[in-house]
Amino acid sequence: MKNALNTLKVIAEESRLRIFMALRSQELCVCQIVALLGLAASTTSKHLALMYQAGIIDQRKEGRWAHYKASPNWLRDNARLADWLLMALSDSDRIMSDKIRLTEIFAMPPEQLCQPADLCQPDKPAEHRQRGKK
Amino acid sequence: MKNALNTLKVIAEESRLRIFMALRSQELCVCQIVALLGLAASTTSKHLALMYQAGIIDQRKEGRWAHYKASPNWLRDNARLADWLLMALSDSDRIMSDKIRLTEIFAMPPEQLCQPADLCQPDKPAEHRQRGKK
DNA sequence: ATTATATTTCGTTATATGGCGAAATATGAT
DNA sequence: ATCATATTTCGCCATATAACGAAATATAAT
Repeated sequence: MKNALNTLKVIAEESRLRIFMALRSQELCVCQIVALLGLAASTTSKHLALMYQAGIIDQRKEGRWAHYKASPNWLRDNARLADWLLMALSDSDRIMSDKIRLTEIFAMPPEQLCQPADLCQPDKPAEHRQRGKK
Repeated sequence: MKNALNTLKVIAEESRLRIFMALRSQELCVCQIVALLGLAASTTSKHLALMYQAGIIDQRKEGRWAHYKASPNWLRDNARLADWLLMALSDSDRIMSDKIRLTEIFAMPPEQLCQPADLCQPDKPAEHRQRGKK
């Protein structure tokens, strides 16, 4: 029970559900997920670590970037849960607007995504993200 | 998303998972569930109310007793999730010992289950009779 | 009516968890 | 080496929640 219960606790959270649905369709790096959720990088990283420890998502490190995607093994071993999630969530407003937002994120050049502050968060101005550049 | 998320939050808790697995097999009254979980009646009642509000379990009131069982409608509409739960939990130690404990609860003399003197028997609807008197 | 009992609601408390910013870590660039 | 940047870890705060007992509610029996 411990394992199944932990799986449920991990996915029973809005931000992590959004992450799961996004990573189901494609691999994303952390800065892209930060841009998608509109949460602090530290918060996002914590969510990803939880999901990774639960085996729900896979990690691929490439230089200083970390890429995550839904774990094929997990999807295979938990097909029924994954199918239920897809059915229950795919028509939700939040998930659909996330899909649209993702296409916008993909349309940005990678240099724009992680470096300038505001491009990561459309809704709120990123005033706490200052970065002393030249 | 709100609905699916709420469903997940409701079942992502150990006591409520145990309740769900027990109520999947048969209808039980609150005092039986209290005996199964070993929690305070007030705590148990709160869990049941949460699950009922989420549509996961049905309630049947009979006199001062309340009987609960897994909702057939919910099981039909969430078959994939229900199947995943069954697969992920049925071989868990906790759930298996709950099954054994349930047979003990069914075998209990009336004086032991519901406070000093009765048994909540879902078998015979109108059978809740006669407490502590000869 | 009064008493008994099953269940729920209320009030409180302790713990868990999500959020952030700052600091730490790791890697690439200069 | 030093600096810049992506990510993670840490420390703290606010809120959510699970637990209990006590009180309230509802029904059955007397």
